[in-house]
Amino acid sequence: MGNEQTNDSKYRERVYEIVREIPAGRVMTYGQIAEILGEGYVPRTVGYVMHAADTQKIPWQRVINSQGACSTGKMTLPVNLQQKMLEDEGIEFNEKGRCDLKIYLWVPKGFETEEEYQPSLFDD
DNA sequence: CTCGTGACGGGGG
DNA sequence: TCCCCCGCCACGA
Repeated sequence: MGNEQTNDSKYRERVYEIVREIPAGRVMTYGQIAEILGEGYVPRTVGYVMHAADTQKIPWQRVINSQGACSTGKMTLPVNLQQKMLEDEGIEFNEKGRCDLKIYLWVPKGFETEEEYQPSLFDD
């Protein structure tokens, strides 16, 4: 049991664990993940962790910012790649590069906020 | 040890 | 609605 080994990566692993549970056609925000993990997790660090994510095994594209847009901008990856991948999953983006979180935001089981649920939000 | 950076978020004008 | 500023914490030099 004391086999603690360098579980520092455990910090990142908790983030990845949640990201892997996001189904296709849905998205989560950095702030939402940080709030679920709590304990020192903040949007900033969640974004930093995603930066180091293994794009080969993690659906990184399903994590966007609270504005419903991709924060990737122009990194090492081709521009619009993240948005393009999400559109391929059925998510629609407007001309501003933003999608409707009220429709696509994924909430893990057990973290629903029914009390904060406001039908009026669907008012066009 | 300190300093700067960064896939962010929220508030104010 | 957009633009700007500040805070937040992990991590490398």
